[in-house]
Amino acid sequence: MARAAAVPPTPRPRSRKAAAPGATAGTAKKRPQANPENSLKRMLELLDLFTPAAPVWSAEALMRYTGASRSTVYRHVRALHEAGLLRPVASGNYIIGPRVIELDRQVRQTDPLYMAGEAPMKRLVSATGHSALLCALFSDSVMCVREELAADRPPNLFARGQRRPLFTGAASKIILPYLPAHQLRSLYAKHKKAVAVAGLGSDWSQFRATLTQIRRQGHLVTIGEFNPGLLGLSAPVFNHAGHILGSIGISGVAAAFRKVDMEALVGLVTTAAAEVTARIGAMDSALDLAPRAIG
Amino acid sequence: MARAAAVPPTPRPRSRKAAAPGATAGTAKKRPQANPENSLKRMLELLDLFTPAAPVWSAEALMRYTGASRSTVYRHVRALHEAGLLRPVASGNYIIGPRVIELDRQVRQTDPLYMAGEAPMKRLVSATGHSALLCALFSDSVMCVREELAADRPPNLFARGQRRPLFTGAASKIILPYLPAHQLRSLYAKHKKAVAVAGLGSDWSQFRATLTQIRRQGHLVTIGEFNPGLLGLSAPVFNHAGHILGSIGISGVAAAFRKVDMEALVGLVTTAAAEVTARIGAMDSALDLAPRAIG
DNA sequence: GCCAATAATCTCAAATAAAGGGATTATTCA
DNA sequence: TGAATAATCCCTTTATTTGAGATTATTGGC
Repeated sequence: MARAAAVPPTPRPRSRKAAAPGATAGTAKKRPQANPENSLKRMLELLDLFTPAAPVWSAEALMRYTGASRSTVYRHVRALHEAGLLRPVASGNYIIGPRVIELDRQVRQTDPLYMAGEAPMKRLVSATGHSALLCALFSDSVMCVREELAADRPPNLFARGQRRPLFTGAASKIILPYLPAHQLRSLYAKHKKAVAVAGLGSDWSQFRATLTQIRRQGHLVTIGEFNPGLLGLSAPVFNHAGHILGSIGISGVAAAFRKVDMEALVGLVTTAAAEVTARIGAMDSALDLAPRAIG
Repeated sequence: MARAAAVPPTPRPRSRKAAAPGATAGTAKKRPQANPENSLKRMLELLDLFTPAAPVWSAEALMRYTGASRSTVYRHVRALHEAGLLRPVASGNYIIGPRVIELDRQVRQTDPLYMAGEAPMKRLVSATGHSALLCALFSDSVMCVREELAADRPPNLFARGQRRPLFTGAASKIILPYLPAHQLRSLYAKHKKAVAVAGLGSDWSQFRATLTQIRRQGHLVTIGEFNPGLLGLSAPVFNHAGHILGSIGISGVAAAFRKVDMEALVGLVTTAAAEVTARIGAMDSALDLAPRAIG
């Protein structure tokens, strides 16, 4: 497991100290420029530095990387530590803390989408013999929020807690045609290239045409878009108001899917999707996931 | 699922507005007293309001409950939302967000204690036929961080993400005798009553004597201290430096444990504990869980 | 597709609390 | 016990949070 210091998960533009371009440094040393962002955000951004690739950070490393002072880093780290979100390990290092485990349990006990998925997913697994995945739209990406594994699952399935781009794989692609137009337009502007690479169209009208076709089908099958040889079959899940929330589907080794069975599998998956949608719609309206949240 | 507003999970003393005692109110209305706590802490404390009993909070309810202004609450909520820690649901309500699921996955992939537990726990389950639990000390309580369930598990086992007081149940009690003296003393001062109720002694010297005896045994069996009819058998887990980290054990319906088997089970559990300790000791020293963190 | 109701953001002055730098105090390990 | 390292404290300067109300989005009902 890699120690953090040297290899930050993603380059960080802002740096209070280091920002000054060499020549003019020296005099304008302290507080080079007022930072309009708030300290809450800065503190929470520390959490984002703890990634699977760099799960261990020392206070020193955080100082170097963020450019904040010793006092500031220790203050932020202490706040996160007191909240249980960070956990000190040996010699001044920190990792993600146990409060996360507790919060995750709460998600499993109370999240409407997660709960609505339980019964339909279990039925899906026993009816199809394949593993079921429940995915949710999450800020320009798709996150797997629940998995019900079949006996013969392959080892590299899309797993709970993983995120994927919105343009690759059945679980993602089936969501696109149901996004509100304005969101789709801004997504396309941001990810034009990814859309083309994903084979969804090389210009806006092609993209729209592809999505219309997907929408007409109501489900989607992809093979090997993430893991070679894995097949995914997904259908969309909506909230009470008919807004897209995510998708439900099955996945497994492509060779294990017989062509003649596909039609039946499509029926089972779309039925499961309808069930999840219905179960969410039947919940306390305060829990109905808000479309406002998306994007 | 209960909407939050009315029933806060735990009464909150501080309230900027409401604090002023009726009579003298009116004039000293705004900012009755400077609040020495920092805003980072205040923001993170919002997270603690989201409990299984009250998983849904509206901005209005947060305002009423914390006494903070509309602007402040919305600012804090927005920061938490942008970090993915909160998720908006219908009509101005919020629940715990999906980032937690992602962070939990990271814990499962990188946490030293969690990872060290895998193999020994699986061996324990197959050797004993009972479910295995791995627990960690977490600020005056014990949290279950990993569970490996046996086929015949009862439904109400101590589960991943749950916390319990430090004085009840085998998984907790076995930790006590290994705590550093100063911490034990402060714990006793704080929880004198709980210690007595738990049958650990009605004064300090009795308490110490009980702990010494537990330590001499090196393991602990309890029956029905949390869930009637459930038996727990636990042994302590240490870090490289020999400081206590938590415990590992098995649990199940008491009737399923035959008295003649207990000696063998004790051996298997203490062996598993030694294995976890060894595996943690063998890790990159930066990951060795720091005793400084505890308490 | 319009309008009322509600949610969320913005504006701005006042004042609190964050930031730095350096010294100081814990803790750890030899 | 003592050197080395980690974490906190102190204190002044400012930047930033805060609160109250107005304003602007967004939603849901006709």
